[in-house]
Amino acid sequence: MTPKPPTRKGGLTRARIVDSAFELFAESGFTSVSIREIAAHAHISHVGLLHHFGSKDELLLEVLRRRDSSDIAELRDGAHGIEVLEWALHVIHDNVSRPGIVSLFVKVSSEATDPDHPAHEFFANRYALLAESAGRAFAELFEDSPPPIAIEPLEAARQFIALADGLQLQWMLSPHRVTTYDSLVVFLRTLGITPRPVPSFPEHRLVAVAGHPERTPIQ
Amino acid sequence: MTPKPPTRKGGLTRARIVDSAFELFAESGFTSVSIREIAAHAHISHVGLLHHFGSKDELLLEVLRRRDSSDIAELRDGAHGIEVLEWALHVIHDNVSRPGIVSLFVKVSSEATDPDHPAHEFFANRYALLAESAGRAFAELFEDSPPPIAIEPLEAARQFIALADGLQLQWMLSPHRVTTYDSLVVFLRTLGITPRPVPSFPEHRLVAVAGHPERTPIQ
DNA sequence: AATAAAAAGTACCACATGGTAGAAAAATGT
DNA sequence: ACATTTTTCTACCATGTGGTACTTTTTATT
Repeated sequence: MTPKPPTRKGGLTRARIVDSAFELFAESGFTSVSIREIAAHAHISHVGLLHHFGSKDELLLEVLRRRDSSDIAELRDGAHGIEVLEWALHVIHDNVSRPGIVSLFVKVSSEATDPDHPAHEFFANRYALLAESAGRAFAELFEDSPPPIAIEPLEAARQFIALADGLQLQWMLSPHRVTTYDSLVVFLRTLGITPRPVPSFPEHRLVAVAGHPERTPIQ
Repeated sequence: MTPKPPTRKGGLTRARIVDSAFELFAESGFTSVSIREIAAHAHISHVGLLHHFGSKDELLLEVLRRRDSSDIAELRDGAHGIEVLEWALHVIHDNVSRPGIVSLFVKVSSEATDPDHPAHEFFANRYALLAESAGRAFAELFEDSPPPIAIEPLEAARQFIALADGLQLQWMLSPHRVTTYDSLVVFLRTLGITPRPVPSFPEHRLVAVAGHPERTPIQ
């Protein structure tokens, strides 16, 4: 099925292609980027690209899997209670210095709304997994200390995720006005949860963001 | 500048075009729909379309203005306090029977993240206006009865909007699992606000949704 | 060095894209 | 009835699209 098992040295080219695809998908979404652009960016011809990935769709899925799995893997390794939320906050906090990832997921997830979109199932599954994990986390936390106003754990989980998505959209539209991370912390406090603050790594600030010279990564 | 002032009878064709464009943009976003498709849907040639709207970009802006203004106009007419939030809930409640509108705004707003996108300013302004209005509403409400956990009105406003966006995205990905309206009511209760429930119009249920036969508008 | 496999390229294909030029048709005002 | 303006069309253009067929170059294995 997969045209290339990652043997030999070609795997290096594969990685270069995936990186390029990620960058361009993040800039302009899936539909409006051509495999030729991606190929050029990876210093290869567009059919050289198609040799490694049979189609544009396959390439997208590969990009999503690669970029998501490193983050989401920790979820499967049985994180509990507040750890899950703190992990999420950490990821979101770091996203400030990776607008590409935010852009990729914002743009492609909305395209993937269409049931025929190649990434539709990917995102449906992703949200299901996230909601489930966060839901269990809230359930645990609410047992120890119930929220000021009653709310179902799964409901809280969906709100938490929706909030993150919506804030990131607003942040991309006007980066200087929105602070996703801070907002999420406030939201959790409203539910009686006080997560440990994510340590601020200075190198996450003042990072020049490729392709977005006017976007300041400092929140 | 605008190639046609809405004089004479051609305004009828214009309307037909805008409707078609709306429908198709809602289905597949802006970038991946061609003016030829829109023109065909409006029973006109694609250059006939271009006679009324000088370019694809102009058409998009017209669609957005037309679809948003009817809803948002009430905002400008000085709505106060909880009225604003109840108006928002009403719109969102009705959106269940209009997946096209939700889809249009979800898809195009994420595309418009790109500063060069023809609708970038439109959405930036829209969110600014919404946040301001909702912010004033929360400010009023919090004066009468402060929220259980302290939160700035503008912060609450941004969260409210972000939540609505994020939930609608989730709803489009798996319609049967998410109930945007209910979630928002829960969120408001968390802030100590209890809006009057939106009356359920039976005709909003069981409406066949064009192009989404598997999507049930019943929440 | 020979060989098999993998990687990359050239040349193409059929089709879609937004937009322009210029003419024909229809509606409108007098 | 006539002249003018508005609407609509056909034909075309340069460019871009994802993908295929086939060939050449590179790489790794013996």
